[in-house]
Amino acid sequence: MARGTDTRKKIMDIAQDAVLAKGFDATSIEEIVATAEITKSGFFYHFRDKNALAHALIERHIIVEDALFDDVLGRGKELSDDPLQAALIGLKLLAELIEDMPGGHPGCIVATAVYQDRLFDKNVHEANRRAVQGWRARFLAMFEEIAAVYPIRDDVALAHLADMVSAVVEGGLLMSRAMGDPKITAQQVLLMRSYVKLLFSPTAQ
Amino acid sequence: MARGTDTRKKIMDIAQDAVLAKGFDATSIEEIVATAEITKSGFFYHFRDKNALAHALIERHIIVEDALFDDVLGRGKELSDDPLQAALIGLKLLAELIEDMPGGHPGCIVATAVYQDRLFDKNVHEANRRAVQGWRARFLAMFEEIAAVYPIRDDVALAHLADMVSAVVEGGLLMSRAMGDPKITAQQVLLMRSYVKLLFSPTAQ
DNA sequence: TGTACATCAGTGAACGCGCGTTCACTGATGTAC
DNA sequence: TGTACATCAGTGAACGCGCGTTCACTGATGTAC
Repeated sequence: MARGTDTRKKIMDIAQDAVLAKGFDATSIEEIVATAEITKSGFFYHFRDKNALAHALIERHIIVEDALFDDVLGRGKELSDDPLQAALIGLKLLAELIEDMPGGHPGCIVATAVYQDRLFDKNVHEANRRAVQGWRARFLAMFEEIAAVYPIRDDVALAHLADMVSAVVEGGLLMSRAMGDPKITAQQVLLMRSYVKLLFSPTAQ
Repeated sequence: MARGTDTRKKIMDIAQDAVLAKGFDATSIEEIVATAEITKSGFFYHFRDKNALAHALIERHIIVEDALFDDVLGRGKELSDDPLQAALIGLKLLAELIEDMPGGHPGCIVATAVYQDRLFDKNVHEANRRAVQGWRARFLAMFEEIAAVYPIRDDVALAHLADMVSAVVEGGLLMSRAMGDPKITAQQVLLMRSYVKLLFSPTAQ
């Protein structure tokens, strides 16, 4: 596109891979620019400092992930008019999507940032909060649509249930990494789906 | 106790607080020894290098957490002979324990290590795997006892269900930190409990 | 009980290197008139 | 259409500091005889 835009994107792509693999502190600007084949000063033309890179990565991550969720839950709604069925299809598709990623889902930029508080300034923390809050709002809306039609079979808050989708995905990614088993995250999403099914199905079977 | 033992413990306590707050890379030996009021060389008398500190922290964390789980699930078994009821009580107690921690649960050392792969050598990674595998074995045994008595109401693998307990706790801790809301982890454990209840209760109600 | 030696639990100073950041400069592209 | 200037997308060299690690040494405690 516009001149220079590709270099910025290149830096972010390389940085994202490295950050997911090793964490933020362990990813040096020197190593990023070496891979990108520019000089260190070139990096600082595109990002004021390392913090600005973190912020940009999180911001982009939120957008990409939102599009992914929109896609998967949207397809669920296309395939069924019933809000419960649509959600169950959406969660199934999400599990398949995660499972089909080559080498497993690479992990979550938000998670790496959450577990490395320092370095980051208020902007980064705020972006993190917005990301998690966005997930909550999205899944809360989904569960409210279901609850408007089906009675709930246990006394649980829909907001907590919405958080559980994110928690299960993030927890699954962490366990995948710890165990070196890329299948765990998808398995966990399917268990979440099973819970939703039992919780709202009139005759759970 | 023995001379020197308290200094080693002091180093580990200070380091653990700092690591949970900021991550491993961001926690410098200089800062640890300043708080512990010893010199840097004093640190290197107790730990060969920074990696040895990481290993020791994880090893200790596993022991402490195992004791905690033993306690909570053991009390569940004391309070009910029925394996399902015992598990439900145990999960409730776990949620309460997490909720009652001042300022919320501080987080999980294993998680910080998982998200910062570099720095750490094979020993640390191996310790991490052992930790996660230990949780899996523990909860798998719990669910197998239940499944021996109660039919399961959905087609899910007990091993995945066992992993879900860990995933929900780790995911909950992550969301707690991201949102600055210490209550989230306990809420998520209670949702896990609700799922177990629905999954095994003959007449879910 | 006293002496000799060994181990424990550190001290203090130095080193070297990687890393983030700065700053003056530069060729290529775009824009005004 | 040509010229003057501005902006874009970087380069190259230097700096300084924090951080992990090493090494020679030391006083206090424990152990053998």
